[in-house]
Amino acid sequence: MKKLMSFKAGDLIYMSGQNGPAYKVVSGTIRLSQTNRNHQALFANLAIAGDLLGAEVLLRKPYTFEVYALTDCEISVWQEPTMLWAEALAEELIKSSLRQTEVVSLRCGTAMERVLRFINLVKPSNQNLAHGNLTLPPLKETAEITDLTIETVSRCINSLRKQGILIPVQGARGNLRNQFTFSDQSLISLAA
Amino acid sequence: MKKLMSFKAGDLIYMSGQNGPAYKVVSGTIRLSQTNRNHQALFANLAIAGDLLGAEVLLRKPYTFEVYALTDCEISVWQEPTMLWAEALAEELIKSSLRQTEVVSLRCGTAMERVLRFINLVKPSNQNLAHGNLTLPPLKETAEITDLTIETVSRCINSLRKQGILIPVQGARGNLRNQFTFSDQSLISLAA
DNA sequence: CGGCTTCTTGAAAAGTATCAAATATAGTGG
DNA sequence: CCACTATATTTGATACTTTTCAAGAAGCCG
Repeated sequence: MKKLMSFKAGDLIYMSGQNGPAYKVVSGTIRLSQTNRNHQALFANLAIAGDLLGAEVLLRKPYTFEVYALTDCEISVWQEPTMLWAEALAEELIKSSLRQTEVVSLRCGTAMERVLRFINLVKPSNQNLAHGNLTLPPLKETAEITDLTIETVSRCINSLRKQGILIPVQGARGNLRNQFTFSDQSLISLAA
Repeated sequence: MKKLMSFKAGDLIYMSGQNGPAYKVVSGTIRLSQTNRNHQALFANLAIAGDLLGAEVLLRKPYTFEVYALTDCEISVWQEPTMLWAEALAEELIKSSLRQTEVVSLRCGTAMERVLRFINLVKPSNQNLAHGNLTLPPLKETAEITDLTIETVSRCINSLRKQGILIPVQGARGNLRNQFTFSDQSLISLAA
């Protein structure tokens, strides 16, 4: 059994330039950023369950990106097979290039289309059920990833709420921030 | 000496599902698309000089993307080293994940910022000179890549022309389409 | 020289960003 | 458990950018 490491939304997982192992994402959503000359963290990519993180260390390079948990998440150290490890690595990397195609599509079309695509990417996909729980990252993150403003993202999500597509989760003292249940398949069809 | 294959702007290089070798881009700009269920070619990624194309065939998979020449370009069959080929492949794939970060940045900011970033990506970079030739793809392509409309891209490019940053190349019967010289470093500074 | 495609330009409409302020949620210490 | 505070989200009004639609011009090709 591989040891799981858990992170809370917003936690730093590792920094650019450091050394460490490569990881596999078990659950949750993870953000990869690159810090530019002005010390701004530019969004570069996402990783979700099944994706490999920090593969560059296997080629004796330090980590390329800053990596943060967007939502609560679990990762495990990637145990590369002793035989043919590079082949296994290449396979993972090709998979990750497909992920990045999805990320590019998060910048296409209207605000609502982008937000819907993002929700579908973040939403736990193991269940093709008509019902499920959904934890979104802070609006600031969603806004950077979709290249929208916080206000626009907020308006989109509230519109989905008013349509009954997203239902806020109740806590002891009001709604829980960015936690929803989605009531039907409208999400999937809307984002197509 | 490796054999070069030349393609003209707009040529199909290979199609998704086919089999063939992996290639290395020698010059020019190449577009990778994915055809969706509605038979639309969705822009997925770019490849420029130094990038690997179709690496998935080395893992005995058919080509994943449709690949077109955006500008005239040259590619050569990638001769993977017999020893440690998978390691070399992994190295190339990591490089390509950095390219995709640039592609994401082509969807950020104002129309003019996006077009400038695209021009800088397409512009032959081997020369850090203050002067050079530039072949842009048809507006339709530039528009899809930057997620703008053809009209908006046209307005940006013409604005750069009026500012004297891009200068059309003269042919026998008027200007050549999408061919320019750029007169100074303004491009680089503007896109930063 | 046509005929066709691509590019250009203008005016109006739509969509988002911006700015400012109010409200909601989460965290902390009594 | 409650009050208090800091942070995040929501909402409205306005300004700005980009899209849309419709011609017209320019470049390309046989």
